Amino acid sequence: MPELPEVETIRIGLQRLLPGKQVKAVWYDWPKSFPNSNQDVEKFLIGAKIVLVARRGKALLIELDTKYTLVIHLKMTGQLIYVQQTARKPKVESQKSKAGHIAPNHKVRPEVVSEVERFGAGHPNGSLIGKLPDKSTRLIFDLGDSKLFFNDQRKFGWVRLLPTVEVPNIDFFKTIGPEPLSADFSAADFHERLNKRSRTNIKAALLDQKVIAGIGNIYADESLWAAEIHPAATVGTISVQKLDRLYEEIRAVLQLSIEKGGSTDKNYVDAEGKKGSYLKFANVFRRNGQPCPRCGTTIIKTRVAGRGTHTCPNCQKL
DNA sequence: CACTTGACCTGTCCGC
DNA sequence: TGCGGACAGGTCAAGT
Repeated sequence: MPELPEVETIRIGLQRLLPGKQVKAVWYDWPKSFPNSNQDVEKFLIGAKIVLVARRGKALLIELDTKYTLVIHLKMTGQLIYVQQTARKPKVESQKSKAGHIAPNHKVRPEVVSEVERFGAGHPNGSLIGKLPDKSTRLIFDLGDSKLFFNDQRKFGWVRLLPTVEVPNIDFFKTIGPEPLSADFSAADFHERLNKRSRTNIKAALLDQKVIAGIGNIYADESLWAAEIHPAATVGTISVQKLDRLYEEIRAVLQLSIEKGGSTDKNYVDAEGKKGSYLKFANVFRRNGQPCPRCGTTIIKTRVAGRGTHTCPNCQKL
């Protein structure tokens, strides 16, 4: 689900809300979502204060004053939602677990103590979520006066507690490409990195986090449409001028989406449970059957690099 | 080595 | 209404 603009929107929200908060307790029920030893959790997480919330690619980094960092990847359906506690009568929730899905250290899901609707009320983008925890809640950080919920319907996402100095060495960060919005990232860098994938198609190359960090299916389709490049075009056959334009369009598309609070298709919400509005401004993504905003030709959906792909057959020729 | 496919999960939607 | 299959915003490991 979340790509760079969505993760950045969450980061901005959490950076405003979390620094200075102390982790009082942690609850979780799905070890793959949080594969840390109880010993490390006790020693380096419980009692730790949050110093800073950062982002690298599609991953969030919550730095603690114990020299440990929580690394979080939301994958397709992850959410990270902050809720201020309100005095409210706890309600007992029935506990049903499906066979085969009971983790060894499964704990009883806590009582419902929070609700998030009030964050959405009156907000132009509305709210997607109701009472928390819900059945997709995998992890809860108790911050005393507030809670941070990690929800993940499909269970692909993860949270890992690591020594801060080890973070750059984990597989996910070892080979990750540059930040597309960084001032250090030039069109020349972009060309050089694409040259290493010159025989594959441009969409697969953009989705490859080693080439450039943070682009996913939505922004790959949007930036290729903006640069008038066919997603299935072989990288090596695309002109330098076109690649320069793609470089500019990637940055423009990502920047605009951050300004709009990201894209909400199904699950995505920001740190306060609010939807993003970028998809209202999207030109091709999920717009198959509608006219291309540039030429009026009907947008089509095909499959490129194993992913649903939206193109204008007139503007984006192979 | 470069590249593609399947696996990880749950939920939803569509056709029969 | 039920059931099977395809599909969904991401990344790995395993395969060719």
